[in-house]
Amino acid sequence: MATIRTVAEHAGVSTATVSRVMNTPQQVSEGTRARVETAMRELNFSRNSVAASLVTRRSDCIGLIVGGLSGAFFAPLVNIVEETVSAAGSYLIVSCGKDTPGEVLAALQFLRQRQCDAIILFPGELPDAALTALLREQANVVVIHRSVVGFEDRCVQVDNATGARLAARHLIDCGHRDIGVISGPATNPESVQRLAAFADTLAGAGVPLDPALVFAGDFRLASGRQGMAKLLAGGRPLSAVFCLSDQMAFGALDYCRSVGVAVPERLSLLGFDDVEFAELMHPRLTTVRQPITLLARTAVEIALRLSRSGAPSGPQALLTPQLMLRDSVRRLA
Amino acid sequence: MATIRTVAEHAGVSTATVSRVMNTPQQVSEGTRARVETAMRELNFSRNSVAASLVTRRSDCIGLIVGGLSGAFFAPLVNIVEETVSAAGSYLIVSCGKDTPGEVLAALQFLRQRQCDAIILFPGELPDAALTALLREQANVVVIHRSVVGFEDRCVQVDNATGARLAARHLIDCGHRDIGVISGPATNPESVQRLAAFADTLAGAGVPLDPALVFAGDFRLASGRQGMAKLLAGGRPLSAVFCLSDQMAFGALDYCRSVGVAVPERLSLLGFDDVEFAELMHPRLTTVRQPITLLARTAVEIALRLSRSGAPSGPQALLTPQLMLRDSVRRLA
DNA sequence: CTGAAAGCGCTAACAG
DNA sequence: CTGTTAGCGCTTTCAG
Repeated sequence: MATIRTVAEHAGVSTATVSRVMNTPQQVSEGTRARVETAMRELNFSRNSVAASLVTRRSDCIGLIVGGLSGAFFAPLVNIVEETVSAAGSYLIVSCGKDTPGEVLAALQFLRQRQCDAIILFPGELPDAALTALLREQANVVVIHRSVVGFEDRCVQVDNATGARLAARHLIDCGHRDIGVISGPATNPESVQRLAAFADTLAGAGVPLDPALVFAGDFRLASGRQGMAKLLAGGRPLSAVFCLSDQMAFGALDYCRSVGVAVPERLSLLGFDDVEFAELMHPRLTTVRQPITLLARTAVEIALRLSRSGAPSGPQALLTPQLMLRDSVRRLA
Repeated sequence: MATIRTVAEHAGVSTATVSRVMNTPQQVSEGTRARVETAMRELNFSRNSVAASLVTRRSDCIGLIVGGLSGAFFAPLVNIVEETVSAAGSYLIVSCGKDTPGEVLAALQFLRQRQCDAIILFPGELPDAALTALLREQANVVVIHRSVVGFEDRCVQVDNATGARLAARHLIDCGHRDIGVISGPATNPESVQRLAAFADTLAGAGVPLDPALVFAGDFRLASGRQGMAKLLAGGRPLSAVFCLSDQMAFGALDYCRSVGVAVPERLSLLGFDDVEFAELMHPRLTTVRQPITLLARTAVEIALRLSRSGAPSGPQALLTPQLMLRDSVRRLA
């Protein structure tokens, strides 16, 4: 394998010059540069970025840690992050499938050890306390989809409470009174926020949420099926179900279909996320849209800024969700 | 930032010993090891893997290059690859969104420069010639979803021809004669293989494929919509359409719904991939299943073997697809 | 079992 | 514009 030394000898220059040709070509005379470039080509030289990183302490890499990619939510997120990062001339290293706190921490360490310039973290179930500690000791981490007190300038989040309120109000407005929820895990702050705001709004409208009609899922498809089965089996009156992720709404819908419960005629369904497939379902899923693109872009911008100047400096990012009215919620007579 | 030198001084040992504690703890006496570990903890030491990679020329990283993650096909692939890699104690670096040959090549270079132990490549539109050259000069690359002559031991592929034949035969068996296709790009070898085998089988059954009923999409949702619009607008009799990806089938289905063409009553639809959502659609999509899990696992195994011993040595992997009979194809009277 | 010493391939002052 | 010279932080013989 050719190194810059071989190239330097071949071109009759010093290694410093070869390095300059790669990093600051303006500082090298045209003739020398040409000679060096020829030598590189002839020797089939490929720079060793690892060695470069060792001295510069930069890697031009942004790390991204996310949970299971299986759902329809993460894939576009990763995609947009990648696009944004590479438009800025950096590269993205993604660690996916990191769901448990242990895995997240391990991934974090891995990326740090690899000298990632900044890390974007989707914290999953990682408790707020751990997150706070982390943000305090590592300046180049930005958190996506959660807000940590005291570190708001390094967090990008969708306003979960507003989203949930939108959902609650819509169901109320449509005349629903017997309302169930398929939530996320009780340990998940997103889920907790949404559920609280949803219950609040309902209570405010004089329709307190029956705890027996709340099923804790895990945001994934299968738990939507389970949740719906449970709610339906409960025997209580039920005219609408709010699912805290589209993925679970799909599962719920599928279960309804399998047991012959017509949506929205007999049961209304409301999702959260607005993933691509929401619009392709039949009926098209009414859902609370998270601005995923904006979320991803903002996170990358903060990360990039962090990696360059060390300061986040962005405006505090609390993005506003939006209710997408489609066909899965029925207005009661 | 603490380095092994700081740790060594703190623990009163040499740097070599600190290194041994991390890499070959059996070679260090228990007492020394304990002292070193304490020092590490006290100094909040975090090893610099970049420096280690520089000397070992290994990184414990497997690279993965895939195209747009937007579809439902790549996400699970990436997920399974990640699981398999991390079960083997290595890490995964994914470069996604690499669609054009230029991007793929750049990603390849990036990963190589970062000393990835092996690279799994989804070649997308990269022509066979470029791929052959690549495999020849880089011993640690494995190709997923394509077979390159002379390098079969480093390729994992689904048998496209068999899959397409299954599809063709099923449509014929169901009495279809007016058959259209929404294919991938003409430059995409997967697409070409499937299309050829499909047309062959049809011709063999006395139902030659009308070239006017073939629309070249790009495997993505939107092109499925476009393709269906085009085919329907053509005015020729049409009772079934074979889509070379589920994603395009979803687009086609959505278009049909938007213009009131009932599937499968008036038009049958057949997909390729069997992504998770195929079963959630209404009607549930009949499709040719690619064994994605097996595909991913096999690729990782070869990659791992390559990175350890340098030899692929696996059996040649040509995986068999399977027809999933569901509700989107109708048997004609 | 432990230490000394020689790099891995590259960059970054500092001179010239 | 170009070369010299120190390392970056870690691993790895080779002795002891």
